[in-house]
Amino acid sequence: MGYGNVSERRRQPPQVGVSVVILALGPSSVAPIEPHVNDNEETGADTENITAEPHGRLWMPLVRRIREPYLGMWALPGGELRADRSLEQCAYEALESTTDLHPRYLEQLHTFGGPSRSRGGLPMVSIVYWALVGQAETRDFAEADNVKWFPENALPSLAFDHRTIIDHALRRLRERIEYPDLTTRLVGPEFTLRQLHDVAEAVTGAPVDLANFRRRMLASGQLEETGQKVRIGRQRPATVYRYVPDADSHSDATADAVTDSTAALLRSAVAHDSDDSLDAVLGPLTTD
Amino acid sequence: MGYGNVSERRRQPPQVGVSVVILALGPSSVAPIEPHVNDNEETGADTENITAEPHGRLWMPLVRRIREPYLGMWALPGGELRADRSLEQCAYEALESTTDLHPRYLEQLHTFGGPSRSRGGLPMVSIVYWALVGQAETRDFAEADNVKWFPENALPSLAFDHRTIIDHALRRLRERIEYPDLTTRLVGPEFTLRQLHDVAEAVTGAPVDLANFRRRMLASGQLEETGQKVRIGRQRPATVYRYVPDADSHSDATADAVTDSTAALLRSAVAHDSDDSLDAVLGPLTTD
DNA sequence: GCAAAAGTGTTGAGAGTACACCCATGA
DNA sequence: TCATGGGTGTACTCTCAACACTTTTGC
Repeated sequence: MGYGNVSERRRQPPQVGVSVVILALGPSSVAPIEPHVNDNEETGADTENITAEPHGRLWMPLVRRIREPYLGMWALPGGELRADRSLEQCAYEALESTTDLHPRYLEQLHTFGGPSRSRGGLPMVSIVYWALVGQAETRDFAEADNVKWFPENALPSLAFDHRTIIDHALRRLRERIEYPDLTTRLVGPEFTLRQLHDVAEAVTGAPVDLANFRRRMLASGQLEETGQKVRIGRQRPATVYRYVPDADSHSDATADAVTDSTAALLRSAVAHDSDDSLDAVLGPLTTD
Repeated sequence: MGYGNVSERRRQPPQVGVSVVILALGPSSVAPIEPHVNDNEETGADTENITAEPHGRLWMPLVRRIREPYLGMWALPGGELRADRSLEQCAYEALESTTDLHPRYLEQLHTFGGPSRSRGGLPMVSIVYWALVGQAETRDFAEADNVKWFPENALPSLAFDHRTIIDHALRRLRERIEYPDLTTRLVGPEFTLRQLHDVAEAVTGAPVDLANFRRRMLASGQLEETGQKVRIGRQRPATVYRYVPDADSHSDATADAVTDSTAALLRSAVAHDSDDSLDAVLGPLTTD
């Protein structure tokens, strides 16, 4: 796609792309309770029925390649690196192009590069982000033209080394799912403890003791009661919580992560974010 | 420096550089015990006197910029991204150009980029690695032409946002210093528990209970007695250990890290590393 | 013996786990 | 009153920090 005459220059600058691993709970998971959550405090303790199908799975959207190499194969959503965007903004836009959802979490995962795929003659570097988005409605998972959602356990064969990258992201997610930080990003802004618990089990794929999970979450001090109750099945209504990050939570993961407040900033495309940790930049420097 | 006519193309590909934060213990730290460690098993339990000055600090080499912008200021060592090199190899070469030491640890830290420094008109992306090298001899810390070592607590003002990057790397190191993995990289291949302990204190800057530290290290199962003893002061000789990584240690940190075995590979410049995790690559992909 | 460093033992607090148990609710 | 999920109590283990203590060495 036209980067000038390649053979003209001995050391052609590598092309840089941004890719995103977008993760969400699949349609067979717990349903979000957003429908009845709104700002009016009309009934301090109202309850409402919703349905739930526990034990969902992680799904992710992939895009079909419309160019060589790997034409027709599935690949991670991505885009070019724009000069007037931060890396995060580029990742955000790649995410937007494949899903209508907004990421609740967006963090740089790793940068991949090297000579082993000089296929086109140009070296390639891909800066990969991973994102968590709220659970999509079932209809969102239906096939679109060139975008399709796949469950984590039934991925098609992927272009490039994207399978390796996805495994990388899944491993990262499972490492960090212990804390309410990430778990809450996969459900709606308000949730019951059982929903969180089901998310944790869906992500790890292993059973998690519910009682202890409850205590761990509550002990984190990052959950706050909304005052509402919700009835999932036909039984006793459950307390609804929301996630309240505490100030000093920046374990490198959250340092770079998109918080709810910065997400809005990111949406404005040409925003010039002043947050050091989000958009630190530097120049190249050679000693010779 | 000549990437063609910039105004010719609307979307100029960004330039990519590789920078390295190189960390080592300073000259005032414990001395390495390498001098008397060799392969001959002539004396199963010989001891030897060496000197030590505890409570060292972390030092790092910086290079003086010889170009605008920031001409004359200090900056992280770095280099351009070569098409025929993996990212790690590029980082390795940047490291070699500033120190004669070989990294015991080399891991990708973060990729920085964004519009806020479009100074030259070209957007810049820097893939930053951080490295731990064995303790250098005191003479290595003397000033060279354009390379100088600085203690972590007395850094000069730095070009670009390199100060932010260094803080990033230091934070990462302090997070992970709990485990023998990283601690052992900062000392020689063989060491006493007290040396490890002093390293831990130097890195964290806080006192660490020696007795508990000993137990934790030994409990890791990654330390192995060499059978030798060494006398640091004039007191009771201490057992010498070496680091033996266990097979299943890959907590993402070590997955990408340079192990002793791969370090040799890296040294051969044109080596085509086949390790997936070391040199995973992918192409750019746009849905439009 | 004394000082200094190597190395060990002991105790208690806190976190995490397994699992039994009670409570609220609709059928 | 029963089934089901919400929510609590409890006892056991494990880890880890604190710190007292013993051992080995040169002087």
